[in-house]
Amino acid sequence: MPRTSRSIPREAPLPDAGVQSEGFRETRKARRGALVEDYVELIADLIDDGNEARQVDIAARLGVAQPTVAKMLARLAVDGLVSRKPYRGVFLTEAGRKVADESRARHRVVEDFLRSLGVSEEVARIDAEGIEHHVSAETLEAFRKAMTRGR
Amino acid sequence: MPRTSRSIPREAPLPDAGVQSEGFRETRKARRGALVEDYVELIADLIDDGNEARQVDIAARLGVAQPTVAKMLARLAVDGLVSRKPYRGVFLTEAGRKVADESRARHRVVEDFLRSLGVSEEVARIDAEGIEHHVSAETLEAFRKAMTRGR
DNA sequence: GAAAAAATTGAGCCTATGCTATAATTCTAT
DNA sequence: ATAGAATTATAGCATAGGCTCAATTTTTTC
Repeated sequence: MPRTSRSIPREAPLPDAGVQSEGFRETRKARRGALVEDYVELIADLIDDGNEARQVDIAARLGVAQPTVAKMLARLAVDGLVSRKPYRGVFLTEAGRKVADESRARHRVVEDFLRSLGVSEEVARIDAEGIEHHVSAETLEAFRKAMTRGR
Repeated sequence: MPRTSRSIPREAPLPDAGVQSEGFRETRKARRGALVEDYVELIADLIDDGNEARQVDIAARLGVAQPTVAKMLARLAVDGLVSRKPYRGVFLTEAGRKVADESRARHRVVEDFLRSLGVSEEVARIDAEGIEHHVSAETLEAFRKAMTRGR
């Protein structure tokens, strides 16, 4: 198929293959870490809200089945991010708390930034959930500055 | 021991569980679609750049092994997004071209927007790669407007 | 036109993330 | 104190997306 006239043209040449593949590798890595961050962040939210972080609650909020949560918690425990007292709730370790805090800080900045651009509350919440895991320190700082300037 | 404050319906810093789980469901859906978009977008880039989109090229640029690409292309063909002429490269179907165009349009806006905030070229490229798949139409429009205003 | 190089295909394996169904355990209420 | 409800644990299955290794096919080169 020849170049279609209807297609959106690229405005820059393709990046060097080595550079591009490194970028994709980083993106895939971020995607793998995203779910872990979702769990840890949610557990922190539940605990800080004064509740136990039970498997059923986590499952209900993530929209997955409880055995799925059980399996992931086992992995998070192996990774040293949570500790579990059987039939009690889940708790964050020091490392887990650190991950949660960082993740939450990023999340808050991203969501606030979207809101500051006029994005509706509901959409900002959903988009921020996906975006936060792909925002580097540099971009996060740019978001912060943009909000300050806009004030 | 009674169930902690779970039964006490105080103010809710946490979103409603049903609302939150729906958000997570959407986010997971976006994550699943992200890889497909990466492939289709890259294939469009290669073709429009005047090259063949061969498995080896795609593999080199995505940073994965060639059989991994072969498997994914088989899936994309089943999904009706690409057609393959063995040893001749991969081509986009009408549907594939549509997905590629939309994906590229989003990608370009996101990357340009990050650049407009002062994010470095390299970081903007990597972050945009991850972010683009989680940007709704509403947020995309907000990005566009913000760039216009800033000009 | 045959040998070498390159590309594709296929088999088989692994891990991650989801599911259902069922068993075991703990909690709650009578 | 115990039956029933709630919660967690366990087993088994499925799909997606990675990998390596080896076989096949096409292209290139001499």
